Amino acid sequence: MATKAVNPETQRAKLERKERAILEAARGVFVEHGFDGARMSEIARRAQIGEGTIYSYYESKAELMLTVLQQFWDGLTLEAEAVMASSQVDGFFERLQALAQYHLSTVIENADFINLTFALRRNNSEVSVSRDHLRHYVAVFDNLFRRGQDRGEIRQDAVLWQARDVFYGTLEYSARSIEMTMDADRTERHQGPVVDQMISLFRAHYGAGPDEYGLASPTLNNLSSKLDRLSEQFDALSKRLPQ
Amino acid sequence: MATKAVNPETQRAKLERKERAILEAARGVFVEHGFDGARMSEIARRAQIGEGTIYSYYESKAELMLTVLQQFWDGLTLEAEAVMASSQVDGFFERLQALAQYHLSTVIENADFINLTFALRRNNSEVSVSRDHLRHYVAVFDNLFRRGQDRGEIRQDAVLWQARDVFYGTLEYSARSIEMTMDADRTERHQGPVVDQMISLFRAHYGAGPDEYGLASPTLNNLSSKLDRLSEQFDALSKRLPQ
DNA sequence: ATTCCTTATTGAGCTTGACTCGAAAATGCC
DNA sequence: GGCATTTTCGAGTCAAGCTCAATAAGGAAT
Repeated sequence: MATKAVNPETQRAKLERKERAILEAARGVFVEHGFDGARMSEIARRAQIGEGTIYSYYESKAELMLTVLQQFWDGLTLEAEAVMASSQVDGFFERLQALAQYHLSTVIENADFINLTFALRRNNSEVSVSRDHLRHYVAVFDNLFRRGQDRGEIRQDAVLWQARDVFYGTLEYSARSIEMTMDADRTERHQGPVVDQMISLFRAHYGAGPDEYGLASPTLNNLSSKLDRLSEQFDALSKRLPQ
Repeated sequence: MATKAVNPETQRAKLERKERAILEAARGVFVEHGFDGARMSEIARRAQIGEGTIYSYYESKAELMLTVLQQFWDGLTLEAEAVMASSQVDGFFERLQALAQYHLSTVIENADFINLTFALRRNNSEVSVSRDHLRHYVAVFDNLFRRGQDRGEIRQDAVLWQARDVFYGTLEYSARSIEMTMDADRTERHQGPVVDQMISLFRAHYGAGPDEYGLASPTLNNLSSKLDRLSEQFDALSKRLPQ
């Protein structure tokens, strides 16, 4: 009876452990060799199971890759949320900078997975990372942006999805350019300037930015950033005061 | 002797015609089925040649795809240059809008090829679209931007590659979002607004305008709200100070 | 403990598709 | 026409994803 009560647990645990072993092996092999370069036999060998066993857990190589990708995006989301949670400062632009920094380095680091996420659906139209996983990831930005709007740090009439496109689009393209070192001019491209210009662009356009007629106002931007800094100083000061 | 003089011509022409037939067939099959889904046998059938013959023109399936991709990017470049040449107006922002419009619709139309361009290098590390082809394409933007700077239509201190990243990055990301219709909110996303906001963003951030005199109300409202918040912070702080 | 049933695992083989290669056809040259 | 070179071909090879019949393991009932 004791075994009867315990076994279902251990049995499930055993299956889960095996599934984790497969996923871990798959992740490694996919990272090392890419999708096409990855051999199911090697994944099986690393997971220390028979090759056929994989197919009782996953329909196909593509579905296995899909699961790895979804796990990957979920991990990214958690990390991004952690970055937001652990952010020392509270200002919108400082947090945005932290997010941009994290996203850019992540995208550069994991360019394979990023590309595969969008390339897979071409190869296998049935298999693609669910919209929900991607949406969950960009929700980190969305929440930050909405909060900035609520606090009046950015324009009320700013359109969320437009800002999102600029943010993630620019960072991804920059990442690709950096990784390609594709610049014709000799300009060295590092992560720092990319993030800096992203923030400055957001300050200009969504913060104390332009009017609807497209008149840029560096003067006002300067004023705005000075105010931001002042505000941070106040925050810092108030934290040091005794209750 | 007449044949001797003519044959080299017709012979080369014959080979070139065959090569074009292969490429045309390949393009069609790749577009219809993607890279992995494409069958060399079908390409051979459509080009009306033996399957082995393809391999006397191209090393491998990947190299064939690569050639198709390079042809594709060259075509894009020519079309983009044509759009610039035929543009009725001469202003920087009008031309930029035309380019953005063209690029966005092209990217949406040919999302497969765009993705494959960057996905291929993962699968086959030796084969990737040469940087030159991509650089040649983005040069259309680069030239436009530099010309705008020369004419004083945009800021002199604007950094070209930053602007390029924002332009192409945002448009590509928007294209993907549009094609995914991934927006959580019900917002319909069409091409028009995307291009419009792109232009407005460029006007604001890169436009060389008489900013000091064009104080827009949103800008002032934003500054005002920041001051309000600062004032609130000050009040809160002063209440906590020892009497 | 034995038996029986259900479920999990396995790897030899099937299938598919990219690619090779020896032969044959076409072309070039005299 | 006859020889040399080039081009074309498709049957055969090979590699890799996937299947499936056989086997093992796990658990319940007698």
